[in-house]
Amino acid sequence: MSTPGQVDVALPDGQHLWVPAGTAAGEILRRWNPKDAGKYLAATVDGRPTDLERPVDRPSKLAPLTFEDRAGRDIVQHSAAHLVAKALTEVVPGARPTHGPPTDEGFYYDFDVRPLTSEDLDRIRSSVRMSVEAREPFHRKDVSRAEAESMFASNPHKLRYLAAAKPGESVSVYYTGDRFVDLCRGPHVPDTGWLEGTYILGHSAVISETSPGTPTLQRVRGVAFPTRHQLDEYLKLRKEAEARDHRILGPRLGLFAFLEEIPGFPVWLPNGMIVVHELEQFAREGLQRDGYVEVRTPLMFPQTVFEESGHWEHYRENMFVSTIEGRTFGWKPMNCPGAMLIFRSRARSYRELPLRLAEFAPLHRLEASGTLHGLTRVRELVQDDAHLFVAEEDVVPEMRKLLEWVREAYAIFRLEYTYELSTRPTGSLGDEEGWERAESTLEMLLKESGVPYRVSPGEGAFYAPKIDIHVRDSLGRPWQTGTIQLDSQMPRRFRLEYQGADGQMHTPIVIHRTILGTWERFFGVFLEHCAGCLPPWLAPVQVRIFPVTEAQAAAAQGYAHELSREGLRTEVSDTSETLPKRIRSAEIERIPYMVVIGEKEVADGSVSVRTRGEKGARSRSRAEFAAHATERVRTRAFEP
RNA sequence: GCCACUGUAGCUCAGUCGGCAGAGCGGCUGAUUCGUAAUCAGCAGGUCGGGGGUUCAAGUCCCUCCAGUGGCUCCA
Repeated sequence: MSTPGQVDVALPDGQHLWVPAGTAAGEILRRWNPKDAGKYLAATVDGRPTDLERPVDRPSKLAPLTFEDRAGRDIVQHSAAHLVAKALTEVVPGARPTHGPPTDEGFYYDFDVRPLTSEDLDRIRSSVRMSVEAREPFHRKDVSRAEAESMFASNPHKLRYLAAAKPGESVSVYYTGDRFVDLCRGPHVPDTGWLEGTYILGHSAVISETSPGTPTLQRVRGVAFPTRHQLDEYLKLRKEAEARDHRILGPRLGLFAFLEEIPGFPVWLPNGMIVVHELEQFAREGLQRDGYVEVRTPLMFPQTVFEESGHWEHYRENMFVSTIEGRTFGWKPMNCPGAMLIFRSRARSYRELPLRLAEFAPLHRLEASGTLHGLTRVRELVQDDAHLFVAEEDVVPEMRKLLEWVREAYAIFRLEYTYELSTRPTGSLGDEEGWERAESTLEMLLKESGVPYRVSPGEGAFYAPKIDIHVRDSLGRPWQTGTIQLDSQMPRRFRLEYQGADGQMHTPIVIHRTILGTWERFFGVFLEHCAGCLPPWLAPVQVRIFPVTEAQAAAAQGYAHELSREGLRTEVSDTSETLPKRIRSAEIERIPYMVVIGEKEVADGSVSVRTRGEKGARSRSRAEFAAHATERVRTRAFEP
């Protein structure tokens, strides 16, 4: 029943409230659900986020936003960014805020300001704390463009944003307390009391997105929660994640090392080589199954080959280059040129297709020094790489097989991944039509796979669009691992051809693909994922046997030989340390199976098996344990 | 490559105002023969990241180079 001056508001549970036009959204929500109203930090009106204080003046659908909603969480982050901007402009007078969006992790705010010091940050932190305690309100004010221009006359960045806004678009500013005002669309939380759990993660310089002439900006990064308690929980999780850092775990477990003399070139230690060999074995089983052959081509090629492939023009700044006897060679950053030369080395028939050439060769990429990062960003790497030379009609079935391979492989490592479709970059090889066809094929396959994906326009390789696989490290930073690229440019540049059933010559399509990506990056991320507890099939030592006293040493050695014959990597720990000490060391070394042999076990032919991470032990027959362990290894089980 | 920060024993860290370089773990040696996350004792181990400067005197202050960390840019 409509009364003049009243509007109909539809709420999420289907209820309708008739309220006087102009009632604040927050007030309506409080009336609707007084019990939970304290959790509401903003609202959506017809799906659009808005402040609680904004009046509802026409019939609408109204819903609350809490910190649990992604949109609500983003509002908290963005409000905290304003709070940091307020604090920073107080601490460093003359600082010019630019923009401060929420991110997947938290928020940042970029400032046009002198480089910040740690003292600045301390003062910003205490200013933030004071604002939170004072519960300063956020207030919106709609202004005319001219008003906004005069308010921000001293800040060229804000003026630029204003100039970029569409002519008809309304402009709003937000006050934080009564002294700080920022150009912003909003919405915001009602007051700074909502930002109790605001934490500054760090600061850094960022290269301005606009013209190269503009000075570097200073970015302050942070994360915000409505309560101190939620922040403490987050910091606890973060600390645990830091303890899983592969750069700490790897050297500690004897897997790999980083040496000051050879930055960017990781060293695989004996334990790490066992892992690399297991990963290669795993990859080779797939090659065998899907009809690949393995090849090996040189680590360097003359400049002319890279000119032919296009690397010299498009990738040279990332290549190591050597001059030998006056001839210039490039250290290969990818395996594709070698694969192209093999295909071209003799006449090819359609009967040979798809020709699938795999190559696990070391590659060199001259990554900028500031980007090196443990195993996940290195200058020498090995990919589980292959190039598939296929006829046009075989592209889709081959691609389907690859996506299925990815699904199976990542399931074994229990890694969650997303796909990214990267399309034609500027300055790429070839014609637009070929790219578009390849891109739409890839997108069709991605939709079919059901795995979440996003599109990154212009991020493709210089020769092909690609599907990249992304996984996250323990701190949530995304890394690209595998990649599948659909390339019709490079075969053309190398003038590849095969004779078809029709007697005509045809140019094949090349699929460049890696499944796990590189051993280095993949293993770095995986080590963090499993927190150093490698699955039994990857563990450098799978079984360690502990005689309780010297009297059982011979029995322990005998059983160790037995297990070794079964293919289990087994060793005996018979040092003069106490059993608890030896067990502790094995736990720290993350050895999956610990087998204790004492007087009792020698007497009855049993073993006492302790599984990594589990308290206590269970008695098994020797044959029983051997069968269990070999089965777990054979099936590549994730846990012992 | 850019900005900020960090660098003391193999590892984690202490080292005050510029005044003799330390601890725990790990390593080695010896004793101990032990039942599922640390037995005891002794010993060795340092160009305080490298180089330069200031000073009677530098781990400590200044400059510079190297490496690392967090971001940016770039990319598996």
